[in-house]
Amino acid sequence: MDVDRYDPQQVEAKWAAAWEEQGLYRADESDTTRPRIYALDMFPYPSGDLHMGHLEAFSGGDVIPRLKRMQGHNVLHPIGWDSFGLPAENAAIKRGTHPKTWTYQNIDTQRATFHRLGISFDWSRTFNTSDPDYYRWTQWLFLRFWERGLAYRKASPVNWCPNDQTVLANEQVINGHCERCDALVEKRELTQWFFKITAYAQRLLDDMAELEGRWSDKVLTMQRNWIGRSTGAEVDFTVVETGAPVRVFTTRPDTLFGATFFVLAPEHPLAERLVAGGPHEAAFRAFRERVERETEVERLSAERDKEGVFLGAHVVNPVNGEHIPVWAADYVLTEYGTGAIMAVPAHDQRDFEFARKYGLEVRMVIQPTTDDGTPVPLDPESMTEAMPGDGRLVNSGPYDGLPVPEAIARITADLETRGQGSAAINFRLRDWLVSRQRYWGCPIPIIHCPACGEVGVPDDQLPVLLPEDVTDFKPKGVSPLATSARFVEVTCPTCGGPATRETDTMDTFVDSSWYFLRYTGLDPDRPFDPDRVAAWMPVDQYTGGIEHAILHLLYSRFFVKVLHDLGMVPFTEPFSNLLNQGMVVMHGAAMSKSRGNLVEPTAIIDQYGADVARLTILFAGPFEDDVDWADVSPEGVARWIQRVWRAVNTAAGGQGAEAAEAGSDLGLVRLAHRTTRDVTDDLERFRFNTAISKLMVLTNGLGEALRNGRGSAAERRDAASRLVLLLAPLAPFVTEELWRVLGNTSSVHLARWPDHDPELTRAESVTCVLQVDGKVRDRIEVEPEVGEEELRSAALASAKVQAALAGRPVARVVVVPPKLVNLVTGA
RNA sequence: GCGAGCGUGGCGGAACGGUAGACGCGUCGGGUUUAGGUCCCGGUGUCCGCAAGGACGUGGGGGUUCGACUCCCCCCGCUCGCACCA
Repeated sequence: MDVDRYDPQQVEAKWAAAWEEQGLYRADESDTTRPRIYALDMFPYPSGDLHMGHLEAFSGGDVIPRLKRMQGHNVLHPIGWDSFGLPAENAAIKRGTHPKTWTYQNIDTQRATFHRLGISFDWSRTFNTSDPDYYRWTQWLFLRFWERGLAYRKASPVNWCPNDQTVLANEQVINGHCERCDALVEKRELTQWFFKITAYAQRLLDDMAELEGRWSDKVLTMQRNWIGRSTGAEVDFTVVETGAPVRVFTTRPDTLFGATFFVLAPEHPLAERLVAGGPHEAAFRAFRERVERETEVERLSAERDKEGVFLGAHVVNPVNGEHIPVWAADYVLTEYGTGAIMAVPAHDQRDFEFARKYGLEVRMVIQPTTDDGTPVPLDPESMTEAMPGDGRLVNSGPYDGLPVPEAIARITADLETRGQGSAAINFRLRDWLVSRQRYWGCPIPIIHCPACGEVGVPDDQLPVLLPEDVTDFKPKGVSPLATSARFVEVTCPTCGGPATRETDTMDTFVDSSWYFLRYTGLDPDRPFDPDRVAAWMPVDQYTGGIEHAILHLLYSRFFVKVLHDLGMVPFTEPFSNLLNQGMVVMHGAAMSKSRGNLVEPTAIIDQYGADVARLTILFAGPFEDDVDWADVSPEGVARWIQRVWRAVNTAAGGQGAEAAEAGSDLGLVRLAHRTTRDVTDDLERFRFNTAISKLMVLTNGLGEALRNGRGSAAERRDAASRLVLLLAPLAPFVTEELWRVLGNTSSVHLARWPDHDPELTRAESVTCVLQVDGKVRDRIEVEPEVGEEELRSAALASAKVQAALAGRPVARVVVVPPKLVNLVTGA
């Protein structure tokens, strides 16, 4: 091996093969003494080769397991593939192949790139969610949910992607567009399978307390908003004309006396009944049809005018017996609350806009005040916007004068006493729609029997395999599975009569909601071994993109809570700590083939090697920040790795042209120890960019000592060893090779992480800043343990300080040994 | 509109309330080399100055402090998330 020039290609290939052969990174199930760490990266979808986002995520995700292994932990760091999904079908349609072919080819490609990158995976427990050995257990879990009523089928208006010809979960609709293909999503009334995640809304919210500080505030806030808990009251109104009750949900029961009209969602069943056969029927019908034709985006656009029609009916306000008109309007949503509201235009902006447009009464029931609390006269006519804030009640009969919070409590209690309402909590979260009309997914293990109804496929008949005889994967709105008679036509497991199989497949987010449990051991007889799960879970460090903030991360939390209730796992949260890497973009835009700005990790590896590829992306900036590849160059770290190579080789063997050793160099020793302390600290806090910069400083310091003939042979070797060990989690290949250069025979990745001597982390001397009135006027070198008095007199002795003082008396002296003296003059 | 975050050299970015700009890119100068590249050394926030030195400087304005990139208030700009949720 050339000591002047490091050749990554040859070295990396050698070690990648050796590590794999030795199973170097396997978790040890038999060892019960070492503390266990479960480090997990969000598994990839095999859409091609790994992209730059993967390079960043997996490079960062590999640091902690490598560090912890060296610190003596028993580490589980697994990998697999989230391999069901739509792109496989689209590729199959385009190429005329089977989705499976495309998927498994891509998995092979990605696996090879992972090996080249040298990520420390335990390859003995890898799997794909599209393997029958895996999806059998996805089906098994579905049946456990179904038995408990947590998986159910119902007809409801659902999100329909006209391009992909399948339904979508609410979480997969982004601003009214399909998450996958960006097509405008439509609403359709369909019978679909749901998971009852709403039953866990409160617990999903409550348990976030234990994730506080361990997950980013951003993700926690997003989940909190998505679950969207509101407290208030449900209040029963009565239709004057028919006597029928109609319920509303409100967060402001204190404003009940300000309700001047009543609004139903256009789809509310009562609306249809109220207008039937009357003079308003035609207008209402026309209105509703127009609303239904609108896409989600149009309807939800906040800028556009609210529209509605009067239904010719009235309701009785339960608090004051007033009759108020009933309207249907597009700003009231059928899915939220009860699909009906009491409108209080004076104190709700939406109601206000609607009232102004249609000339409806605005009545103030909260006393407005000036900034200093002085009441101002009520003047609803001149209002230009609603007044949603706090205050005391007016125009509210017996409740006048009460502050808002108290009024809410009192009015709610009184409604309850009279049987006209009750305190209520509402969530924005909807049940999770899990069925898909597509081929490449996990079949739902249900049989529809004309005599017995829905029947679960018995456990011993799992897995329900995807039919192999399906050839047309084009989306047609009905699952392609329905085209296989052999798949569909079955006998009922309960009565033996003719029956049909469910042909929808599951959302792929079901597959990924429990995969982390399966990695604890590929149990042939169960989804997972509870003892092993208890030993490894929850995941100590979960690394992945923030784009899953509410999809995968919410669903997985829900799954684990259900499994906890089923007695299958002893914990209620799957991921103790979450780390989200930023995005990798190019000139500010997402990288993509169509934009032509794609940079592929394999291209970087070909040119510079895997170590440099990993270091480059981690050095580019804080791990959680976005990286613009246009701003990044691997040249700097490539040069640095060459410097590391030469310095360690020289320190190890004395080869090379550098000067011979001289006496002891305490400065080098101290630098090595300080770097040990700081890099350990940085890595544990995921500050990879600053860890790398400190390792560069150590490399430069060692190189200088070698060139200038400073330091004993032992000191140089120690500094070189530390450099190699500290760099090992970031650049596994070159460090493995250098570890041998230093005379070791076993892997650096199983070597003990270095300690530092606190005594030796002290600097030899410190620069002390001398300030006059906060401005730096001089700098002096002092010993780290210099005394306060000594500093004070040194400062006053400085000619530059005296010049700056210009004879003015010193009123105060601030001394911060050993770093700073500030002389404050009067005034 | 609501919520969160961020504004530091030509660029990516460093800075427990205590030397602003670590480290790297780029660039300029020098050395090695037949040359190019590599490698090595040095300079590189702005302005004034031959220099010594000085003034200014972390989006803008105010405040707290002996001392503010850092803490507080207001404003401007950008990014992300949610967005008619009653």
